[in-house]
Amino acid sequence: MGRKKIDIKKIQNTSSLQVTFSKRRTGLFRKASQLGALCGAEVAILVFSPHGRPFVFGHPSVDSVISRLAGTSASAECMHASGDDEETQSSIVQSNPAHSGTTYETSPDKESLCLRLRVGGGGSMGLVKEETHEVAEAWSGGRGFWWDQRTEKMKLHELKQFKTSLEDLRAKVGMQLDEMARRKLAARDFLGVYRNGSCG
Amino acid sequence: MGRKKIDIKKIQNTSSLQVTFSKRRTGLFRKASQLGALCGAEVAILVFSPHGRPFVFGHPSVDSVISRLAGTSASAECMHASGDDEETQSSIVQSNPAHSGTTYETSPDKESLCLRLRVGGGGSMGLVKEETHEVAEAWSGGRGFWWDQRTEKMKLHELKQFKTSLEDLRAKVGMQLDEMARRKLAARDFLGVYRNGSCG
DNA sequence: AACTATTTATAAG
DNA sequence: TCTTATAAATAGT
Repeated sequence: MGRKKIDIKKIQNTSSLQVTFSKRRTGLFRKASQLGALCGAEVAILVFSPHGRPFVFGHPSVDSVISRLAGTSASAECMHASGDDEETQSSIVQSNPAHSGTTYETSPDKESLCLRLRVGGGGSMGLVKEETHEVAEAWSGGRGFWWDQRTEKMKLHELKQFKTSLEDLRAKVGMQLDEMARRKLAARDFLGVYRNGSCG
Repeated sequence: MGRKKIDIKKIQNTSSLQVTFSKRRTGLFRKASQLGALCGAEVAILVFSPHGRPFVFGHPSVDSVISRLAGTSASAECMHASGDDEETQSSIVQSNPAHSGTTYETSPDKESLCLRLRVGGGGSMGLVKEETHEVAEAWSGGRGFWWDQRTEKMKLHELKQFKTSLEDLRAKVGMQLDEMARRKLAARDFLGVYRNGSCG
């Protein structure tokens, strides 16, 4: 989008790379902000500049979004970046759509789940309106599992098979749980980030 | 950017909200991908749709970026989203980029720092060339239930949640089965096959 | 899911 | 940084 079309490959010229990074990072954050405002979505973006300098964006906050994701055992629809973009080597992995955690609006261990960002500067600078996400509970509202819809359509024998699988699985999970408890692997969970939180 | 200018506030119309979310999320990911390719930056994006469905983007991967950020003692330049964007209430917190080293050094538990996304990849779909997402091959192209293989790697709280979920689901399936059995019996089971709707 | 009229983003300067 | 010509994104259809 400029005087000339460019192809999406690593910019060699150092100074223009810096300029481009800066502009595009800004643009990215702006887009994210709009997505949040327009759709009530929650968004977190983490970026490392080519020089390794970290930038983050969060709506309503990076912590909250990460925590929320952490509390989600569901798979996310995931897009892995490949080398370039334009030609879209990028893969879009459609995963098993979220099984809505019946709960976990608030993570079980909010403290420890928080990604501890040192957002240096005194808190004063930012307005950080920290809007309450009205959006948030739609999800916990319990639409249930992604497969809920599917079970309705299952034939009897499919259902039975499914049920058997569930029971087996549950048993397996139960045993694993026991095992873990026994070995005290309990220590960290999912996101397992920094031990003491006080994020915020 | 369209037929009309819109102001950046929550879209009310449900269907257009969905469409917009979808388009803009795609756009956002595309931008992120370009930023990565163009500048060699590392980027991770986490999004929750208004409905609470998680989407993630990572270059080279969500895990790696989060881990890196976690290991960074440096403050990130942080942007918290405010309500809207356009008028930019958005605050940009310039933090002290200074000391980039010691504090959060290497995480206490590097393993657990990783956000373990269960990216049940559709296997074939993605090229995912940057890194091997160990997780990705779950859900094996469709046959067999995606979750069968995955539980070994789950963390404790995840497992617990999963177990709960399974129990809920099983209950539901059980009820469905009952219901079906009842109907079948009543209808004299025109396929005559499945007899035992024992849903205990 | 396609199509455009417009608005935005941004590559060069 | 600021400006501007142009490429991209996208709102409404």
